[in-house]
Amino acid sequence: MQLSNSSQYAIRILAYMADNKDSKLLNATELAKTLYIPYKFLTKIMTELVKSGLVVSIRGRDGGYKFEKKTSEIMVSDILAIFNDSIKNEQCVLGIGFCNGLCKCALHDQWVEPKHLLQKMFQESSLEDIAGKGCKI
Amino acid sequence: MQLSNSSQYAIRILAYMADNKDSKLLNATELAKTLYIPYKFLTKIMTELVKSGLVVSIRGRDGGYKFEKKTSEIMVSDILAIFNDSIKNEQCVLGIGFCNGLCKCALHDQWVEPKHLLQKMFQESSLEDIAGKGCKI
DNA sequence: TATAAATACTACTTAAAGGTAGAATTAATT
DNA sequence: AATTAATTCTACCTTTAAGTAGTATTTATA
Repeated sequence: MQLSNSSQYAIRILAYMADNKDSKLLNATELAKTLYIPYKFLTKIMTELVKSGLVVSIRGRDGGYKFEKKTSEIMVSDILAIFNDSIKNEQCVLGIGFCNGLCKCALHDQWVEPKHLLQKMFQESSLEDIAGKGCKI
Repeated sequence: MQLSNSSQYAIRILAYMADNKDSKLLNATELAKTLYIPYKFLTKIMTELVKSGLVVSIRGRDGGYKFEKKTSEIMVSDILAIFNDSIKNEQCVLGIGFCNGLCKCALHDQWVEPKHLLQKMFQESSLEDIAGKGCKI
């Protein structure tokens, strides 16, 4: 019952970037050091974020990363989607596959409310919202 | 954001057993067939359930499994504990390790309510409660 | 134009979860 | 005592997530 490491790292990275979005560019070495994320793993994640259009990268000397979109327009759920970590409506606690209309699992009804709360939390938290909140380590 | 397959299977198995607790014993072959769970994986799970005292096994011909405790006294949270799938208080969404008092992650506050709901759902659902509810496949 | 510092790409390794195979053990029945 | 049908044990295989290594590419600056 946890997000993948990739998702967790990505959210932390982007939240940190949102904290420091005044500084033009942030590079992988700095991000990895200050966030205690393995450098090579971080660059892999950053490339995903670039490909999905949340972030742009400037290559070459003095390069780094910055946001492509406004931080108020990037929701945590957008980040989860990139790493296949979204909570889907059809997904159930005892799903393994999925609960469908014909066959509701034993915890189907109990799951409805927590699921909605989780989805709400991810869909309604923008990077702007969580910037400055908490430490990012 | 999902329970392990072992936990999901275990809950489904035990819920099915609770549905049929009038029949003296249920054996692995039958359980595997009716619940579409790989036989060998199911027996592995059952052995865990026996070791943890939720279920007793009768070995040898005409053997099988039955509950050791009352179904009203077995909570879903007890099952999760066996497979290290419990939702711990200290565990946070962006935890990877854990959020501690000094360092609260960016989603720490948003996580409090869904976490409690999840814990509540697991701690307050007994096998008796969910028996007969939904199909078990 | 050479150098240095950055991202990107390809491929690999490691660790954990998920699942399988086969033999050993147990016990009722014939 | 032999057979059969059940659980249990030990060991292995497979798949996926997590993480690492090395090289190629890009670009500012001296």
